[in-house]
Amino acid sequence: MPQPSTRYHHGNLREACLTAARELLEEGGNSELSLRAVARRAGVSATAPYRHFADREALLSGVAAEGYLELAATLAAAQPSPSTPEDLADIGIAYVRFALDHPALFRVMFAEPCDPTSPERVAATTAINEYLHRIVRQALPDSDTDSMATTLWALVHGMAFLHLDGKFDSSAPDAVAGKIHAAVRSLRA
Amino acid sequence: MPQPSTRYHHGNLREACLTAARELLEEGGNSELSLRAVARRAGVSATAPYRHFADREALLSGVAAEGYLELAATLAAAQPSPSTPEDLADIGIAYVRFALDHPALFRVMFAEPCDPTSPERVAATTAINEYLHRIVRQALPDSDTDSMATTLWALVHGMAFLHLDGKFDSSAPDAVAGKIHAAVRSLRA
DNA sequence: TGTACATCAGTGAACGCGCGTTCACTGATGTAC
DNA sequence: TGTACATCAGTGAACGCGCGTTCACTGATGTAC
Repeated sequence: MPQPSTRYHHGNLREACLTAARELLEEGGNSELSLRAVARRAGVSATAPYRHFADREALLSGVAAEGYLELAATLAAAQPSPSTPEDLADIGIAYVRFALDHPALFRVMFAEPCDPTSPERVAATTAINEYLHRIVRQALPDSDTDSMATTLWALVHGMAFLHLDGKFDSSAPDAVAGKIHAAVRSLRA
Repeated sequence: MPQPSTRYHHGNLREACLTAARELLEEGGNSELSLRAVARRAGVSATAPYRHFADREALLSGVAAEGYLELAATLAAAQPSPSTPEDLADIGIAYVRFALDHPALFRVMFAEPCDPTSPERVAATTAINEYLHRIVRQALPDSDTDSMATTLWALVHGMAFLHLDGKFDSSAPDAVAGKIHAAVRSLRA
């Protein structure tokens, strides 16, 4: 394997760009995420990313797509097969914790005024919805699945952003978890 | 009253800037909101706003402050004295409708990574919280007020953003209202 | 196995852009005497 | 009532900045014969 630093061809620039983008988001938030910064961090000329992404928006969509996969994995890990309202609460807590752990990424995934017709985005939204329906059907079989899935998502999503934007205090993780437990507990069919 | 257009002194530039900012937000979204654009629209040199706002951030805080007042008025108008869960739902619907009617303003108010220690912002958050506690105490006297206020806010806030960001379909206002009604109805003490 | 050549993935200079902010300034206003 | 002067609210030129994107290019790779 030749030294990556000396190679003219990067070899895996697409992945490297996505990784660089993620790092920039973790470090400096959304305002740090520019095509040029990504190229810089990947050790490549400012225009090289254009070989792999049509434009800035395409890069962002790529980052978001990765984020959706990670979120799905995180939720599944929290509670693979939820069968009670408490299990549902655990998944909700994992959702909010994911947002607090990756605030800038979460904003890219949800709060960007991005093209809502992008196939990647539509697919992600559909996947989340199907997942929600499935876990609600399992954990709250007597409820109106449609309505409860919507309600649950809105509830945890609101919790996530209100903490993220400083309207709720997020300095104590246990308190955050407590709030979500209480909230999910107050949902009834 | 002299012609405003010919006067050297604008007379009410602070207000004019805030109005211009609001118009820019309605027309082009957050990306159109710059100090220079505001000055341009107010018919004034690029640096004139600095007489009234320390910097861009201060202008944004001013816009947000106006937004909080308007939101409060909108909610109060929807249901001045809520006494049932249904009344609470009406207020929730008004909250989401406000977000959909003024998407860019709503983002400035809630989704900007703005200074959370700004006195204006802290005061606004406190005011919203007190209002929520009050209406929950009136409409759901048997519930844990703290917990229910938090839950209710998160619920409608999540609804607002999921619609705003295209995760829920917001093209049919009645459907939006229906969702919120169902969601609030599923909240129990 | 060697070579010609198409294709691919990079480079680097350059473009125009709008932005936030500073600075020294000037025109208008209002107040003290 | 008139005037001197401090204060206030504007102007306009200039700064440096990083950005997204284009363009013609070149070095590396891989494939057909």
